[in-house]
Amino acid sequence: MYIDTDILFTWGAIAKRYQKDEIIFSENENAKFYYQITEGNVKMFCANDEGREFIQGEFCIGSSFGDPPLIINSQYPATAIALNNCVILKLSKEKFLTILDEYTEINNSFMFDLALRVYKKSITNKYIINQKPIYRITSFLENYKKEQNTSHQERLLIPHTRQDIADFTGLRVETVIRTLAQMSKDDLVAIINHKLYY
Amino acid sequence: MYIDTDILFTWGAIAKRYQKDEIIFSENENAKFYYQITEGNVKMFCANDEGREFIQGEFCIGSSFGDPPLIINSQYPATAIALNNCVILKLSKEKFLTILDEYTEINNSFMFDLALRVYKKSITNKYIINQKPIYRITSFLENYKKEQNTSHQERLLIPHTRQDIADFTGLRVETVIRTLAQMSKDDLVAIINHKLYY
DNA sequence: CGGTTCCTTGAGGATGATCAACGAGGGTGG
DNA sequence: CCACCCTCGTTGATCATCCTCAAGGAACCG
Repeated sequence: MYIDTDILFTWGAIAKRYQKDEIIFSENENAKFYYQITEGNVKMFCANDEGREFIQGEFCIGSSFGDPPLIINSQYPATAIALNNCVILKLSKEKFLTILDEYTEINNSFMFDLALRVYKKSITNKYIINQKPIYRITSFLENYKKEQNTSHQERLLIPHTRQDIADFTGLRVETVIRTLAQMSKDDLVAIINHKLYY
Repeated sequence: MYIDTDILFTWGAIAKRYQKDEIIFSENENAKFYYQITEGNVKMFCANDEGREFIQGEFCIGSSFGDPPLIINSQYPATAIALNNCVILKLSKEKFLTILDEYTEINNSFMFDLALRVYKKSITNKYIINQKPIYRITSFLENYKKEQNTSHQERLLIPHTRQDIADFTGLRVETVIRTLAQMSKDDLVAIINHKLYY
């Protein structure tokens, strides 16, 4: 989701800097602000009982995050931290809801965005829920590729560590490595100099 | 999601009967109608490569289903079939989108509904991704319980077969049975006469 | 260089899936 | 009312595979 920054500022948004690794909001905290990235990258994740991390999503410049709880007036289902030095626009929940009321365009594109997310999660679930590691990883890669609107001519560099992929898919690092090695043999991915291409 | 039936009829909705096991729409089909249940139950599921079934959701009287693809103008991610004899209101996509434009109230509640679904899937994912069957099953039970707004005084009968639970959680029937047996010992669920309570 | 962080490999163990039977309950028709 | 069938639940044995633990190597950066 993206809202024109002029509009955000008009309604009183503030740009705030976050250091690398700084927490933007925490799991179970009440949702009070609309956040939109001007600079940097943000990761949303939850830690489970065994201290293991599950990545809900990563967001980059121009994209908002943590909006659903604003709409349903609830807590954040995950923690958001800055992956590097970030500049993030913050707007109060009330103002954000007002914007949705005032601008039909924004309301529509927000609706579109939410519907898309439900849709994508349905697709992802299908592969993630059951299935062998290769399906989970492929689903992750496919999803990443779709988000970058590249020409599908060439293979795309995946800028994620093996650990990241493990945390996205709920697998262990070693399993990811071994599965990727096999996929490389089968020419489903390419691994050049330890870098992963899909 | 629920839209007042008077409004639906005013805009040209048609009530249609479906026999038990009849397919309402299929995976990968273009979304063309808004569907709202007047009578009966509907299951949405996808079949994976090995012919195994994964249940995306079950819906009952008063609830709509398959709406996100309408908004984003795409295909259905799953197949919908009637679990019993159903009466379902059908409204064309165009009319449905017009209703969203015309009625602010409905637009807002639809937005709420979508946000809630994203939120719930985030929560569910956190548990589902976790390997252990007990977490997956607990997540399913918790979710079911939340959907019924019962007083949390007593244990709730879960009207699903073991196979259903397996298809919801991506586990195998035998695993579900064994895990439930253990949970029963630990008093996390009750099993009386083969019936499951949570 | 020296320290991090990330990647890789191997061996062993835990656990969910698979396969094969059988049991239990509910409904139907004779 | 009983016999039958069909679906659902249950159990045990075996297998496959992912996780765990441990160790070491490669790349990157100050």
